[in-house]
Amino acid sequence: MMPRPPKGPSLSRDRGIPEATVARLPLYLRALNGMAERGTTTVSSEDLAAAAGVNSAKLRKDLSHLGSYGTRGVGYDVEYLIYQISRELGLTQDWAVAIVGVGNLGRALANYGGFVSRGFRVAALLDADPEVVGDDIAGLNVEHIDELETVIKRRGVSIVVLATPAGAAQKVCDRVIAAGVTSILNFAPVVLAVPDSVDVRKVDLSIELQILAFHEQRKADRESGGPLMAVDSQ
Amino acid sequence: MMPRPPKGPSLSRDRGIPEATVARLPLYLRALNGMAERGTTTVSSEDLAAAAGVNSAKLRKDLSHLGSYGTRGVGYDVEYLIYQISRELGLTQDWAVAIVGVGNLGRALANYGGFVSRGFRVAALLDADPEVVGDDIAGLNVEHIDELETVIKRRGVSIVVLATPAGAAQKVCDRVIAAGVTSILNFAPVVLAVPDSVDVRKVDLSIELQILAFHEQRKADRESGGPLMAVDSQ
DNA sequence: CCGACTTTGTGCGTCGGTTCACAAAGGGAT
DNA sequence: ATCCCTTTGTGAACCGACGCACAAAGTCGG
Repeated sequence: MMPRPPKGPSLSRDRGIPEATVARLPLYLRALNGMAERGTTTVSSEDLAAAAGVNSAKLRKDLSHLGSYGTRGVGYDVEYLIYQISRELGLTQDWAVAIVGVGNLGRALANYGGFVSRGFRVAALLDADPEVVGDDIAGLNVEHIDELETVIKRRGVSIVVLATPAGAAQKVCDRVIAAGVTSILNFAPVVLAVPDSVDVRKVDLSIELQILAFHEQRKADRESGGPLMAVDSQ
Repeated sequence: MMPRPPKGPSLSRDRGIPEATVARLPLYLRALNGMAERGTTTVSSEDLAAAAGVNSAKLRKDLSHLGSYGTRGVGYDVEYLIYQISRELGLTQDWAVAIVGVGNLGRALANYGGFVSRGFRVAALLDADPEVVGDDIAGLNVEHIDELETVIKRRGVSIVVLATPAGAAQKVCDRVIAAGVTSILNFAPVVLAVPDSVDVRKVDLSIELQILAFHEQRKADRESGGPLMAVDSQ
C-alpha cells in the first residue's frame, strides 16, 4: 500500500544522493581546485574523471545527482562546479571541530594544515592528562576533558575527532553525544556504539595495514605456490 | 571455452574471499583478541557479531569463506578462530613497513604502538629534509630519501606508508614501486597513479570530514526546513 | 540411545552501485 | 540557417553485497 511514486532506484530527483557519490565528491572537489589554480576554466567529464581516478561515466552520474550543471559539447565550468559541490557538501559554512586526545596523533592532526583550509576550523583541543592540559599546540590551548560539554556548547562544535586511547574512546564518545554532537571521526581502534542518529566515520591504521597484508600474501602465494595446488590443498 | 565449474556467485569454495569480507576480518580479529584476554574460550556468532558491530548472518557468511570452523550448537573456539583469521590475513609472518615522510603525521605513526603489536614492524623511516635526517624517532634512525631503494631491498620492506606532503607523494610512489613494493598506504591527499598490480589504500582526513559535514548539514536542513517540502519539492 | 535445543552454514530475494552505450543537446563552422 | 562534431545525462544490464529465514548438524540431559 501507499502507491509510492514509480521511481526505479530508491531515490528520485529530490535530494537523495547515494552514499557512494557523497564519498567521491570531495575527490572531485580537490581535482577541481587544482585545475582552478592552474587557470583551467572548463573541463570535460573525461578529464576530470582522469584527475580524480574514476570512470567518466561514474563521474557524470555522480554529478547528475546534484543537478544538470554541464554543457553538452563543452563540459563543466570549473568555478561553478566547485561552488555547487562545496555547497552540497556543506563547505560554504564553516564547521567547528574539537579534537579529543592530544597524544602523538592528536597533535599531528591539530598541526595538519590541510583541513583548516576549506570549511573546517579546529575550535578546541581536549585531553585528560594534566601534563598536557594548558599546553599550546598549533596556537590552541589544550583544555581539560572535564570542560568537554561546556566547550562543545560554547564554541558551537558540531564535529568531534576522537584521538584518544582505545580504552577511553567509548566513554568520551558517550559524553560527546550527550552534549549534542552527531558527527564523529574516530581514530581509536574500537567499534563505537552509538545511536542511529549519530554518524561515525572510522579511520583505522592497523585495519588498513592488515588488508594490505592480506593482498600482499595473496600475491606472494600466487607467485611461488602457483595455481597448481593453491586451490583446496586439503 | 574452458567450461569453468558451475559456480553461482563469481567465487567458489577455493580461496576467493570477497573484498568486503577481507575488510571486516581485522574487526573480528580485534574483538576476538579482546575476548581471549578476558578468558573467553568459545563465542557464538551472535555475540561476536555484536562485539564487532555487524549483523550475525553477515559474520557467519564471512567466516564461512575461510572454512567451516564453527561447531553447531556451540559456536566458535576463540583461539582457533584467532589463528585462522590471522593466517588468512597473513599476520603469522611479520611485515617490514617503511614510513616515508617524517612530519607530524609520520612521527605520530612511527610512535603509534598499535600496529607493531601484531605482524607489522616499522623497519625504516625516510625523509628528504636534511634537518630531520639522522634524528632518532621511536628508536629508529631517520634516513635520507636517497637511500629509499637500498633500504627497501636490504630490509625486505614490502609495505610502504606514504606520509609525505601532497606534492612529493607521486614521485616517491613511483620510486617505491620501481623498487618492487606493491602495497602502499597513502596518507597524502592525492590520487596516486599506479599500475593495476599495486595495491593502494588511502587514508584521508579531509575527505572524511567533508563526508561528515555533508550528513551534518543534511540533518540540520531536515530539522529546520522540515520534512514539509524536503521530499520531492516539485 | 533418543529427543529437544542451540547454533551454524547457506539458498535466495533484494538492493545499491558500476558500467556500457546511446539518444539528446548544445557549439561552432560554413 | 543548417550540418557536423563533441560531450552530457541516463536507461538498462550486470555485479557484488546484505540479510532473512531455514534446514542441517551437533550438543547435552535424561
